[in-house]
Amino acid sequence: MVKIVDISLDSSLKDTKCQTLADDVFMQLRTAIVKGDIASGSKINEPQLANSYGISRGPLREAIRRLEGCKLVEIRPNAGARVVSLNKSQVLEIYEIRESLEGLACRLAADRSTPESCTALRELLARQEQQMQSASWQQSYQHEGDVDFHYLIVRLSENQRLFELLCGELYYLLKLCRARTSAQPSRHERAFREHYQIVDAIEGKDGELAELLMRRHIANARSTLLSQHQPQNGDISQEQL
Amino acid sequence: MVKIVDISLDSSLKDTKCQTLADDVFMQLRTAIVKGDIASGSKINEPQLANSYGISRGPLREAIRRLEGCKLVEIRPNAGARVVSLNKSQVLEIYEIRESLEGLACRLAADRSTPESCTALRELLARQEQQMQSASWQQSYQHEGDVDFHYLIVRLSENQRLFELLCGELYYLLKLCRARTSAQPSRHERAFREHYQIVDAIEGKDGELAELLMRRHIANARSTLLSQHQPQNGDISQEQL
DNA sequence: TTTGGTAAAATTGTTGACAAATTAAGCCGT
DNA sequence: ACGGCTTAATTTGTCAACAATTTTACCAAA
Repeated sequence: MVKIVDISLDSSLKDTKCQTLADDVFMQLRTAIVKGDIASGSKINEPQLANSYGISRGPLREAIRRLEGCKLVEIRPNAGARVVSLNKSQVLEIYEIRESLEGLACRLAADRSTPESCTALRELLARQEQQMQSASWQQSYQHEGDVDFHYLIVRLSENQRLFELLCGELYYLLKLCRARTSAQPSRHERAFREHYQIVDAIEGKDGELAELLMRRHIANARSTLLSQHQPQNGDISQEQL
Repeated sequence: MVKIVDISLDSSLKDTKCQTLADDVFMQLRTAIVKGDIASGSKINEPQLANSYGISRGPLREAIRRLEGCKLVEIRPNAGARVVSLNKSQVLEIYEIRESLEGLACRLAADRSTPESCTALRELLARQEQQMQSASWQQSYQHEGDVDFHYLIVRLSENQRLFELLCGELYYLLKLCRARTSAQPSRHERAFREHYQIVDAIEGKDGELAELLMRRHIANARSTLLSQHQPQNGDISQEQL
């Protein structure tokens, strides 16, 4: 697999120092949640988890409070924390927000585009195309490529708070959803074409068009996700109410 | 002062149960921060604060972690937490996000408007006008009215996550800014006219127009805020870096 | 069998004490 | 007097034990 230098933007999020146990276990738990290793709606048992990670309950509770800040768990007083379980309408709400914010990010990225940033985008597209042409491309890779594309756009917006909001909070929620629902392979080629159009608009410094295309791109993704019914999660979210 | 029934939407945020010390002190600290009782950029001393609130450091640390989730404090490992201090460009970033999200909220509110919601909006406008006509209207009241208007719009969008994002996170950051910078009185009449136009668009179920007007309304507020230089905060934020 | 209450177990909330790291103070040499 | 080092004090991070609440298990009565 081709590894382009620092287009993978995870570094800016992953290098949160593991100096403190609370932050360390926070990241481990976040990974476990978005990967689906901890089921949606499942209760978080403090003594059990603390024992599992070999730490005390103090740092663990702080980690859980940080997860609550990312909206990945819900805490009820004297009843503990549960991993969030999103039903279809809640995912729709997130997509509405995402459509608006990534449209903004895309417009800003277009307004502030430079030859260097466009080169980085083109390289990412090339990498994406290469993945699609390879016979044994797995869905996870495609998803990673898609995520990287959106990460890069948001970073090129040069709005730090927007970056934190999308890449530090909303994207983890979407990862959580994606880990539960199966991807629709037919959408990949279409998504690639849309990415290509978006980069063209950014390179042309056409902010309005870039925003429009990104919004439509996300609206398309939402429609695809909406058309397929997710059997397992909708019910679980009802149970916990 | 006239008190209309439950147009004040704070209840949905304030009634977070004070059953646990951590949540209680979290809300107290949040109020103290946004009101300016704790200075921007100032360090948070755990033993001192814990003693001040008469609690132990455990719950206090959890409260601080929740404040970090709201982006009201910044925590650095082994160095403690500091109240955020936003310079002008950071406030601008927030306004960009706000313009996008409240535009979305306004469009949704228009699409889903009912006679009842429009009545509530009209009552709020009447209250606002009454405040403006009264001779001794103070800036704080006007700000409260303005905040209530935006709260109501966001709630009428019926997007729960959007509500939490704006009213549970971003608005507190803006309150923090407003507490530091002096309001510009000349803008109030203009803001009221803009509110009126927005309600008209919502009542007419014209989502596109409502979104446009709200975006312009916030862009105007941003321009006003941008034109006045804030003397004290810009430097403080430099110090802490 | 079901229902209700009671007691036991488990879990969450809270506390104070200890360890590690950072910051401040003091000292010495130049 | 100034800079750098050592040491002391403060502060943060972590832990284990205690208190309070909730959940579960159990038994008796209808």
